[in-house]
Amino acid sequence: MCGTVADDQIKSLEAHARVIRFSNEQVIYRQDDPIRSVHNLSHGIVRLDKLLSDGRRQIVGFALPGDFLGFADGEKYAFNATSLGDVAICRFEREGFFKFLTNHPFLLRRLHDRAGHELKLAQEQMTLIGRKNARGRVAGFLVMFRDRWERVNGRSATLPLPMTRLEIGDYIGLTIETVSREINHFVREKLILVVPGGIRFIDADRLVSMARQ
Amino acid sequence: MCGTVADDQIKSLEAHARVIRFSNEQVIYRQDDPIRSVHNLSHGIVRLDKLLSDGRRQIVGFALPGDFLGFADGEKYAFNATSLGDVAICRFEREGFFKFLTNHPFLLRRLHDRAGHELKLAQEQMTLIGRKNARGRVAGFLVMFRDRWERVNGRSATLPLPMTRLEIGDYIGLTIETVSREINHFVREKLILVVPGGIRFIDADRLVSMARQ
DNA sequence: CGTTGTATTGAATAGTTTCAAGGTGCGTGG
DNA sequence: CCACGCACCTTGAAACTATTCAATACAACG
Repeated sequence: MCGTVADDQIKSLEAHARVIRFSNEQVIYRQDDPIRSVHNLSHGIVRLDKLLSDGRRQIVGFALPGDFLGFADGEKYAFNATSLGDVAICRFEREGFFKFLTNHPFLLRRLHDRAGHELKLAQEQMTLIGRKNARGRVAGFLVMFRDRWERVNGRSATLPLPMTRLEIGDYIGLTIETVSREINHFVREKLILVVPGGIRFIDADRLVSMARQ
Repeated sequence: MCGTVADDQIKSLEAHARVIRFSNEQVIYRQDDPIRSVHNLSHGIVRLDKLLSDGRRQIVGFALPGDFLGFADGEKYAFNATSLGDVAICRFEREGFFKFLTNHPFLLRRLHDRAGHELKLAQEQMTLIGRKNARGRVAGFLVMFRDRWERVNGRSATLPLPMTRLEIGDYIGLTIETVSREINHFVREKLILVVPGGIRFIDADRLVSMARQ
């Protein structure tokens, strides 16, 4: 989208699209907003979260470039989308997008695959949160995020972690303190190294096996 | 699907479809099986679960009539599907189904909405497991399952719970004992009544407010 | 009427959260 | 350029919650 699709016909879709940029911690849309557009993330990371009435928060995902934001079954968004650092998204007017899709089955298949991918991630997250202890959750998070990151940005020595410990905790169902303790446990065990803005994997295999716990 | 869609054109799709019946605890497909068909549940309940290497299990969903089974992003199923009691599913040959879809955009939109619905359920499940205590999880499960059940079968005095306590626990990330304790706590508090094969709601409102915990 | 699978209940244990205090890094303004 | 404030992170100890282990009860079915 917005540059990633080569097909000539797609050019006409791009006419419907607008690139929008966000800086750190800006709201892209809110839970319960009416859905008027389809968003595709072209650059940066977006936090997707739900707020509970008492202030607790569940982060349901971190979107990476290429991801569509806000598949939903109704007329309202089910969660908030907020930029984590600089972000560029490609926004399509909703009905125009779907009208276009009906004439471009290839794209529709692609969107469907994307939905399937989202669903798979959500189910793996359920398994992470539902059946693993704190150590396994943190290890699982790091391994999962590295896989997704490298699929988009290629392999690199250090894995950026643009989210805070609090956000990691709100994603995997732990407190900030527990996340911190487990990360530093891995550091003491020489599985990872904490560097500014991210981590470096020393013994990824052993971390993967921790992630089974 | 298989009777639920009136459209004449759909008749030709039905030609690709086969109704298959299962009795209790039969495998419909397994995790990692190649995806050769698309399934739509027409009768009964299907358990969707992932098994971890050490024997633990995460149930990622209970499918009800009308649900498609096994949206996936790859060529393999991401989880097992097993019948809970008598089940009838409508099975389409995969490529034929997608070829048909390209010529029937209405159906494609419907499938997309369905995927969005699945995703929404998965995200609510994350919030349930990630940010709620045992009481809130069990209450949330009961309320959620009642909502879904009544959307399919209409309101009834007693809500059937065709799954065991163990399955409830494996769905909401608790042990069987904790599930039992919380259910019986609700019984003692006169919020619900346990009846053979299900429960009856006495004070649904208060249960909903427990579900916030 | 006994067997089998499922559910309940109690007591001890383990793991995570909570509360509290201190540390680190970074940008801003004096 | 240093000091200060602020946000984020780390660490320790106490409190709490869910799990584990163990025993018993119940229901369905031959």
